[in-house]
Amino acid sequence: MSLATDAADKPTLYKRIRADIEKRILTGEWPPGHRIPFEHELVARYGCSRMTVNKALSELAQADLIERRRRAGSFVRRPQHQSAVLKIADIRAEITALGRAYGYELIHRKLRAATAADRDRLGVRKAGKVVSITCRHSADNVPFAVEDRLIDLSSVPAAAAADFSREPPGSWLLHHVPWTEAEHTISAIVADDHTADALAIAVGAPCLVIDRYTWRSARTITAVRLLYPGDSHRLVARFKGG
Amino acid sequence: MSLATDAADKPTLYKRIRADIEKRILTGEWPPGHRIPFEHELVARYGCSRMTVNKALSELAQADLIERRRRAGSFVRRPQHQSAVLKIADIRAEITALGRAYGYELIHRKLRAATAADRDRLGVRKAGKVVSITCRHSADNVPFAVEDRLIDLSSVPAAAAADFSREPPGSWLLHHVPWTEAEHTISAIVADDHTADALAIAVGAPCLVIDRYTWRSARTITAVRLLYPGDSHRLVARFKGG
DNA sequence: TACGATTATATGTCTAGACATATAAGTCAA
DNA sequence: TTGACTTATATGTCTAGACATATAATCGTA
Repeated sequence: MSLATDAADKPTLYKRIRADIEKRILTGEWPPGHRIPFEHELVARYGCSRMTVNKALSELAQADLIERRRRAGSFVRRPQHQSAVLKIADIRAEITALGRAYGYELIHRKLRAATAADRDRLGVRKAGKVVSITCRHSADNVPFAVEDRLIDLSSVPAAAAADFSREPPGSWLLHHVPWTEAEHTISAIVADDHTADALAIAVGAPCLVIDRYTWRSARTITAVRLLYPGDSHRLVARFKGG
Repeated sequence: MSLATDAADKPTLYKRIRADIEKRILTGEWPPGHRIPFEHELVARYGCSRMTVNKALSELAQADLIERRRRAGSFVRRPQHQSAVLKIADIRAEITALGRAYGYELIHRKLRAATAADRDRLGVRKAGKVVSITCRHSADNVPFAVEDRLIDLSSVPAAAAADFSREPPGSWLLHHVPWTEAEHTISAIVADDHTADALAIAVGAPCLVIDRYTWRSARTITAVRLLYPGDSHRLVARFKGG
């Protein structure tokens, strides 16, 4: 085996190949649509086996940086501004990461038969029992977010017995429900009397709303609405270019 | 080679292995923290070579479904609710996808030397020229979003000569700047006089704000603020469980 | 008991082949 | 010119090995 290019291979070879190609795409040397070298050409350039360059190219394809077409070759993909990774952190983690004291307070908890509104919100047709929870998260004793949650007990029966007076329902679910899918909807509203009171802000002040709907294998688990003061809270989504 | 499990391998073997494991994680059969079989055990179970199961496990690790630790094994990771893929679609695409007529209108365009505020917004220190653009996107002639953008001409000199009267600056940049990274910040505000007028909404109505800052290889390209009527517009982020 | 050295082992990377398969490109007939 | 057929080729997947390396577990010593 030989190193056809430059320096010593501190990282592994396939990572270096991947980084080399990534760099050329990033700098624009290889613009969108450009055909990158065939595998056998890269094999010759780096003096390695095909499996090694294949691993590098496969990862680039998985990251949507390139597109691979049989018989045709591999091509640089057009950048997709529209896709970004949004980090909706666990609230406790978010607050402690800011170096502030996390506070949690259960405001309301009720177990009831699902109303029509509940079923609509959870996206289920059958009647069943639900737990409705309202709570507040605070940072250094200042209200940070209010949470209004509905848990489908037919999916998570254990939630009926759970004590949410000290542990937030979000973290409880994280520890008791195996793996989930979720959909987030972000919107803006102005605070009504009730919201303003809960968040200690003025009526008419802007609020950022995150509605999260969570399910597992087509089974509804929970629906939650998080309300943040809109002028102080910000969601940051960083687009990864690979 | 043999098939130790069930049916014929319509998809490829490593995909089947990956899907099998993914399923057990999803259903909760293998909860977070659970050690999944060692590579050599999977090799025995599926009757294939180690590289094949390694490929399956590597992809699961890349998708953050499992964590691999040398000498210890591979473990099911805790679900990460906080990470979601936010689709911030190109506005034109978003509107046409809704089956509505896309409209674009340039409100203001000015080429100027960067002011202190401009440099602050773009995150650059050196003085230089910028293009400032204000424009409006509409759906079926109803205001959909107003865009306020700053382009750094030292990074994108061609933008000085670009005509943004018909083509939105976002799509122009997409076609002229090779590959970019971006950071999005989402917040909520209430409409002031100016905003209310531009979006044809009431003063004090909620607005969703997306601030996008774009760069390439540590070079600033553009900063843009998009304002949407908060009660009608929604950002949807779907969390993929693998 | 606590700590440092040794060992066993699962993963990480890599090779030099192989056959499968989709498809771009060329060929030939209607 | 057009359509159907053939061929060449780049990628997709897979094998049966190999050595490297981080580290959990064990063992030995202070």
